[in-house]
Formats: sequence, structure tokens, C-alpha cells
Amino acid sequence: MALGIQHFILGLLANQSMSGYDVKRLFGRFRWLIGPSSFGNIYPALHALLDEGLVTMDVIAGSDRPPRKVYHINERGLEALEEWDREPAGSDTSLKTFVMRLLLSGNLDRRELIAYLEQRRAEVVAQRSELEVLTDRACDEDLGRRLALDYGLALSGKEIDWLEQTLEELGTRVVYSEVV
Amino acid sequence: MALGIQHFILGLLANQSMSGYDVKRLFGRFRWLIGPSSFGNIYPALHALLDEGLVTMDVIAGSDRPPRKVYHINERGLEALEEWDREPAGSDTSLKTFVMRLLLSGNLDRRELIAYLEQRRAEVVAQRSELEVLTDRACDEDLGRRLALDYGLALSGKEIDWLEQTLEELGTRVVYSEVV
DNA sequence: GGGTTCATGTAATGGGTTACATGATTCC
DNA sequence: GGAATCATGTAACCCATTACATGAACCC
Repeated sequence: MALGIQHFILGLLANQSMSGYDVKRLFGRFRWLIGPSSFGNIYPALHALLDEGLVTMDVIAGSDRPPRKVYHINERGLEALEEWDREPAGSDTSLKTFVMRLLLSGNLDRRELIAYLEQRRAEVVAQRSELEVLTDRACDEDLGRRLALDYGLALSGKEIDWLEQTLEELGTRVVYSEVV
Repeated sequence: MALGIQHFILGLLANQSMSGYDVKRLFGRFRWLIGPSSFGNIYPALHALLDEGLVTMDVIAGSDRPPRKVYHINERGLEALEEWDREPAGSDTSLKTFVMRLLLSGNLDRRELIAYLEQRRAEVVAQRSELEVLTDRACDEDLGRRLALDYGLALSGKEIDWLEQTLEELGTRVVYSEVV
């Protein structure tokens, strides 16, 4: 299951009602981090959510632009989302999954968010030290491997910095009024 | 096609002969960047490469460990790889695809590698400025979107730095003896 | 007239994930 | 005795990619 597109889109709708086109636009903005997307999976996912009764849909006719189908999450959708979030979260430590979850983190309260970021930090630190070990004995490795290793060290270091800075900000001052 | 796992594994074998288990281990080391993998796609890909006559296979019986099946690329495999590399390369600018190509970049000559990294830099710069525009008008956005945006800016900045530094190193001194 | 943005979809194919299945060895 | 590492695989189902299909408005 591991954060399928249906789950992800439902999470997006929990923040804000959107059309399929809006979802695609959002994907596009983060495509560098989460990879390509297409209407071929977005629209079917939206239809499936409708069929399962987790969202409702309004057709909004624009004056000069094509009519948009805006989807809203409902009570049952919110319940389904919470159920999904309660699941073990799997062992997918990939950057892509992290960013997707980060995009949905508005649905978390501050304590949960902090716990999530701390868990992530531990994972990235572990991953990074694995790369460090490889670097120490990489003299014989080919150029491609060395470059990928170096790249991984650079980015993982930056991510750890970012996590620590963000955690500090979340800890010291109230970023978001505690509504939950 | 977009850099399927079969193509990727063939590229790995061009650098070094490996068993399926070795391939899995390599995936594991970079799983943070390229996502999870499983034997369920590695072994079938290896079998397919064998069937297509692009690789050969040796069974190496270990004294105390299970026998390993080590795969070697052959002439036809090298040709197929070159053909694949000649393809338009698609529009997949995702980090995952970049890292996978980087791992195979040992097969490129220095000029090709520099061109690839320069192309990548242009893509990331474009992606980054898209995020910058969003940040300027993100006051209303929810926390998750703001965090993902901030994260994206941090990492894209770091990647651009890395690309520039690496390009400089490749340009000023000969990192790799020019064999091609 | 052609390209881009907006906006929605369908259908087939293929590939990948997940789960299942096995077995020896070593370390706690 | 149980867990982990080494090592190989199969099979089914599902999901996602790709390509196809349509149409209006706007700008160069």
C-alpha cells in the first residue's frame, strides 16, 4: 500500500478542495522531488475516491474556461485518512515518500509532526553513515559510483541540517496555532 | 521505457559483474535516493537479460556460503546499452532518475558527462525558480506545503552547488584518464 | 495558423510490488 | 532456539505509464 496515489490525493483534499488539474499542477511543482505524474493515474484515483464515498464533487462552470470538477473530502474521507495514518508507515525511507508525507503534514498536530521529523532524521543519519563507510574504501570504485556517493553525502548532509533547523524552530516557538 | 530496471542493471553490469544479490545490496545503499527495490524485479530482469543474450552467467560455488550466480555483460549487451543511451533521455527530471543515471555515468566519456551535468543544472535551476515563485505568495498556504517548499529550496540549492563544484573539478583537472 | 494553457477523460499494456517459498550458516 | 545474513527464485495482482481522444480560448 505504502502511500499510494489515492491516499496521497485524499490527504491533499483534506487541506484544500481541488480539481484533478490542480492536483496535477501540484505534482508538477514538486516533480523534481517526487517524480513524474500523469492524468492517467490522477483522474482514475479521483473517480475511485468518489465511488468509495470518501469525497464529493462539484462541477464549477467557468465563464470563459472549461468547467472544473472540484473534489471535497467528507467525514468518511477524513476517517479513512486517519486510519491510513495509523498504519505502521512501512520501511520506505525514500526521499520521494518523505516529501509526499511532508506535503500532507498539515494534517498532523505539532507533536506528531516533531516525532515524524525526528524519526526521519534518525533514518537519514543511518543512511548517511552507510554511505560514509563506502566512501572510505571507494578508491577502487568507478567514477559513476564515486559521483553518486559524493552526491548522496552532500544531499543527506543538507537534509539533516534542514531537519535540525526545522525541529528547532518547531520546538522554540509556536509556528502554528495549536488547533488540534 | 524511461530507464527501466533492466536497462539500469545492464548499465551496472557494464562497470562490474555482479550477482542479483549484489545488485540488491547496491540498491539498498542508495535506497534513500532511489527508493525501495526487491528481488521480485531484480531476478526477473536478470533472467530477461540472459534470454535476450545480452549477458552471460557463471555459477560460483562458495565453500561455506550458497552458490552465487554472477552475471557478465557481453558484446551484444554493450551495443544494446549504447543504443539505449542514444535515446532522447525523456523529460524525467526526477532526483531518482538523476541518481540512477549518475551511477551509470562511468560508461560516459568526460565530454558526455559534462554535458549531462550541465543539462541537469539547467533543469534544477528551472525547478528551483518555480519553487521560489510559490514561496513568495505562500503566506496563505498550509504548514505542510510551506515545509515541503522550504525543503525543496534547501535541497535544490545544495544540488546546484554540488553540480557547479563537480563541473569545475571536471573542467580544471583530469579526474579520469581519458580512455575513450 | 500554430502553440500554449486550461480542462477532462479512456484503454491497453506492461512492469513492478507484494507475498510466498526454500535453505544453509552464524551469532546471541 | 530465534534472528540475521547470504542466496535464490515464482506468481498474481494491481497500479501506473503511455498513448490516444476532445475541445475551447488566447496569444504571437
